[in-house]
Amino acid sequence: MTSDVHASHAVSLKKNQKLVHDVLMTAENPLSAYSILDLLREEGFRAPLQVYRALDKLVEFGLVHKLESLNAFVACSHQECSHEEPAVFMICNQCESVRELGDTGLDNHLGKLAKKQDFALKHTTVELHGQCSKCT
Amino acid sequence: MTSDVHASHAVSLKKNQKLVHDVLMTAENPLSAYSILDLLREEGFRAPLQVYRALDKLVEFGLVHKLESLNAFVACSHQECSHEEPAVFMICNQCESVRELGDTGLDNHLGKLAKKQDFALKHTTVELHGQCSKCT
DNA sequence: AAATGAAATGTAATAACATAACATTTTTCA
DNA sequence: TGAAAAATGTTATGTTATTACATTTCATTT
Repeated sequence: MTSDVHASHAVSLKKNQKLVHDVLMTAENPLSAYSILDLLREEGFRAPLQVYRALDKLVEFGLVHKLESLNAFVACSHQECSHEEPAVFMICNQCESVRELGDTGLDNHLGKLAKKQDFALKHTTVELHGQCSKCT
Repeated sequence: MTSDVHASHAVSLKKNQKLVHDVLMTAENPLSAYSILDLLREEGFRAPLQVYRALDKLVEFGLVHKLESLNAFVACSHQECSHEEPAVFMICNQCESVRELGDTGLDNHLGKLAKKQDFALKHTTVELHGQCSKCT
């Protein structure tokens, strides 16, 4: 069993990772770790660590993103890609829906900004809060 | 006593707000609410709410920012300005130092992106993690 | 100055988010 | 097949944040 992380098709998930990923893929909105735990009690989950460990791996694989401003998690919406690109999240304060967008222009901009400051950029968190089109 | 919020010079802080703000102004790095609590026990602080309530106000005034990816707080580094502009935070994973930068180009970019998606943008969280110049 | 209402504060309890530590099982691969 | 690495199970604990309720401070109006 290979685990070609970041190669889209080739990540083979363990049991708990699969369960957590499935829950997030199915969910309409971001879920907290404890919500996931509750949703998976029927599947035998008993403790937060089972969720957090799976989430750690899924985030590492790029299959799940953590929304820092919500302490919640979403499945990556780029189904058939490498899950490598930084992203922007638009989070509706009203309906809690999240839209994930890639934006190479933004990535370039942030890259330049970091370079200008001699900052070795490793990870970007870009989360926009407001009201989505449906809610206005 | 006036409270011209967002008018740089004219915010007059209450006792607890002043204490919390002073601690953050003095600190080299971001502080968690509970670190602030510990630093203010000598001043009579006994409970987290005393810190969180002060922080809420200070954030509202634009004098303090919350770093969502750290669950920690920093004083706004724009001493003599309106504290209104969105900002980028560069956070060193090694020394935990934070540099706050204004970037109107970025703000424009994010504004356009939101507009394109019919998203009524209220607040932006942009936090860059990596290694600062001193640590490389 | 007394009355009023809004904002700020004090305190205890609890909720929500996350990790440490240790034992065991499963998977990988030489 | 046997050793090492990864994943899992479980308990306890650590960390971050809020609810609920009582009291005090402070600006304003009369």
